[in-house]
Amino acid sequence: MDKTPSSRSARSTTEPRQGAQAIRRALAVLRILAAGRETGVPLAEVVQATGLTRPTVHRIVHVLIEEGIVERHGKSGRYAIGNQVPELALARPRPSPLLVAANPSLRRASADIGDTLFLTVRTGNDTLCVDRRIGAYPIQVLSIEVGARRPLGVSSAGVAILAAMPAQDARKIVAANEKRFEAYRTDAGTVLAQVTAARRRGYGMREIGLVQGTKSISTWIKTPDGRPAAAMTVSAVRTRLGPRREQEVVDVLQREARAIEQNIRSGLG
Amino acid sequence: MDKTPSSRSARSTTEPRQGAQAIRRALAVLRILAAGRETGVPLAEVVQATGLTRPTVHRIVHVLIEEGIVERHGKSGRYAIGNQVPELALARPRPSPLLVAANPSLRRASADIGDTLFLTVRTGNDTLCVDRRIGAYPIQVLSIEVGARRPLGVSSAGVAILAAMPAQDARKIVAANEKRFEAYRTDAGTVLAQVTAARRRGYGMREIGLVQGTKSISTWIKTPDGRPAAAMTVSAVRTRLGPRREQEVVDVLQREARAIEQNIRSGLG
DNA sequence: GGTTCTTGTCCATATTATGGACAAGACGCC
DNA sequence: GGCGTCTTGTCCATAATATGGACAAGAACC
Repeated sequence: MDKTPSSRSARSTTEPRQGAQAIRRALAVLRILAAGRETGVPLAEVVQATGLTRPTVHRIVHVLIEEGIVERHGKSGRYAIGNQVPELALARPRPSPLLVAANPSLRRASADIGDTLFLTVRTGNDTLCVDRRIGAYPIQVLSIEVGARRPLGVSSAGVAILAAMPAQDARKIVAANEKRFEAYRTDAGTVLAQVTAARRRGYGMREIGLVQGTKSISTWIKTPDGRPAAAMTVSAVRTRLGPRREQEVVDVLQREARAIEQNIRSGLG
Repeated sequence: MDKTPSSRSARSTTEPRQGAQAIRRALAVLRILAAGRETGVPLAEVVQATGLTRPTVHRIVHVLIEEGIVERHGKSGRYAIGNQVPELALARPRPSPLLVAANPSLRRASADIGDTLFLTVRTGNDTLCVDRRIGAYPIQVLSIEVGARRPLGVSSAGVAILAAMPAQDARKIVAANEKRFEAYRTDAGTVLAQVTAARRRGYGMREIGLVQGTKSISTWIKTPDGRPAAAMTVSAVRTRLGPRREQEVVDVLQREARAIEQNIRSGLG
């Protein structure tokens, strides 16, 4: 479609290091594959999402296969993250500081609310679900699993995180994700409107969740330097989140979000 | 030292895809950084281990920092695997098949032997410790932790894995790791001699462990296609592993190694 | 204030990655 | 079977990219 190199050269204030186009492209490919989880992603979709040409993606993906970073699923021919990635990840100490800092709050909030609770971090231009707690209420929204990765803006958590950052930065991210929105049946304009609404409201919300009949509410969690690092989300069947209960849920979420921020600051995380 | 490009071009039968030198180099750098765990690795050491030039490594490392794949430790200036790597790893289902297949055997063997037990996999030219069980005996060798990564050949597990593959392949790996051996005070010749001895003996052994006064014994575990995928290792203070006990330990390890192979074949893993 | 480490940067150059065009399968439809 | 329409895979001339020698700038030590 549009393979404008201008979008690449339209760099902002901080000058990015050059002489590594290929490496950056390979990482872009990897991040798209990560969004495909175990199922994987067909080549064409990687091409579409990255805006690279097919020969280039093909070459990158196959080199990564040779290196064990990417795997190809036998029957479907889809590409997915390979087993060397978790192996590399073992180099880092296991429990992430955020997870430690958030753990007590997630437990409390889950007990108070009773619906499914998600902790979602920002990673680059994506959201990544890193924790999920199932509540006591018999109907639970379990569609999103730990490891789920989506472009910032398509989920209530993503909207919340965008709403918590300077409008300028949010716009930049939305623009960067534009090519990927189409797969989620949305577009940059819609996302930006939702972000503005969330900013005004003080929390993120989606009346129509990515799953039919569900509703989600998200609060943002900022690092000490004021930038949003994560979101805490409640998802439930829509009927369970009327106006009154919405406010209750928001109160709990915001209380716990502040508690997590406090934990991070005090180095508990 | 010798920056011979011939060692790069001396390819074997399977023709490697080209047009991605930079990506391969970036991955080589990443694997060296992974061996440095949390502590990280100074730039010079990456240069030495990869055989790349300093400007090249510098450029690669800094691009990876911009991308969040690598981190730089404040005070020391050392480079280490960044937090985006575990994030990418979340795309894969959590417990590795091998770990599942090996779990009961590790428990049994640990109970029978009482000394520290390690499960180590091969990943490329490295060994990677993926599980560790602490035994009942009061003195335990805990030097190696889950996530520890070393060039194939320097540990008893690495020697065992090399011994279990065709001599030709083992030689190729040893040659590829040559630059890195020096940091472990060994060399290709010594390693190859140990591999030959292990092959004859039927298991890997190190009288002088990487830690002073310890001794290690390793058996290999093969995948159904006959290639070694992992090793099971017992480490203990040397005095505890005299000839008689060595044979006992070997018997247990080999029994459980076969059990694990059986589990893998029957799809339990 | 020199000496010897380390890491960081520049830039002309040739090597490398690029992508347009074409090929080869796979699947469904008539 | 033949034909259209998917998908993925490959080639190779070319431009753009990554390369590394040489030089610079700190940091630590004496």
